[in-house]
Amino acid sequence: MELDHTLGCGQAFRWSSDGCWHFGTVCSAALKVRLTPEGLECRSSPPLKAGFIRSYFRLDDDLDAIIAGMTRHFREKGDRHLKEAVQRYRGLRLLRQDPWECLVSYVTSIVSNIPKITRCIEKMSRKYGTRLELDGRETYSFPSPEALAAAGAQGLKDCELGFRGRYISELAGEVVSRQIDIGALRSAAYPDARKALMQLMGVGEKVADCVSLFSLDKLEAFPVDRWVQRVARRLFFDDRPVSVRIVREWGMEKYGPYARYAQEYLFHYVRHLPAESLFP
DNA sequence: TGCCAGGCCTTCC
DNA sequence: GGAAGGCATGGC
Repeated sequence: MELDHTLGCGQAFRWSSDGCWHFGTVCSAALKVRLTPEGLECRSSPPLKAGFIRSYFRLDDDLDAIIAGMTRHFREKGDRHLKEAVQRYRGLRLLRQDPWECLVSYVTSIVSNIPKITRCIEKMSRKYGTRLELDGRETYSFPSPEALAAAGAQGLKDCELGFRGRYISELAGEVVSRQIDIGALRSAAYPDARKALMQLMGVGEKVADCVSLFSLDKLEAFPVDRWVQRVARRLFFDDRPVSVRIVREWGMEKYGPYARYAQEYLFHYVRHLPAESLFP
């Protein structure tokens, strides 16, 4: 595992690093992790349940086998972009995030950018979460659905959320009043989980796919945002105009069982390419 | 100053 | 059911 790639690739928004430790807030715990010759070292407050870290970092995913599968794929299909992405970011793992936090985070991400998303989430947590401390470092838990429902649209707008404040307020209200358990969708089939998510305010195809991929174990999901759409058009569709739906179906078909990892490696790869190499 | 950003909702046809 | 327009805010 490579922690810089895994925690810095933009799939989760509550991690930072001092070059030695990675500091994060996950659900209701402050934690810090680092890699040592003995493996993954983790400290947390309050102490996490046994197996949490294993689940969060998806340590049950056989990354070597997945990379071998993607390697086979790009050799057979001549996909040089996936090849370079895998070579450059080897060790990037998907995370298994908390579904509620993931859902709100990706509604926050609508027409935004990673620094701003990070700021909004920190403000929301500071205002509506509970205080945590680990080795003198202060942080705040991610707010519960009840806390965000009670916050109201204006309270959330004040967290730099803009029009997303209303989405999140109504979304939280729906989850509380209908007693929806987002995590229960883990046991649903991907199309059913996706459909259920899209019934919620502020959740369209892209957000539903991100939540499916990053928190609900939906292996087939291939989220298509502006970056993926633009890059797919540029690199794989000879600059022909192509809809989100077409790119999504193309990605799911093209990468099959590796869609989830292929998408994340490609996304991280293209975000770090110089602009002129993509759009000369 | 004006454009753009990890889309979605609403309206209109 | 598909195509436009509007949406808050900050960065560049």
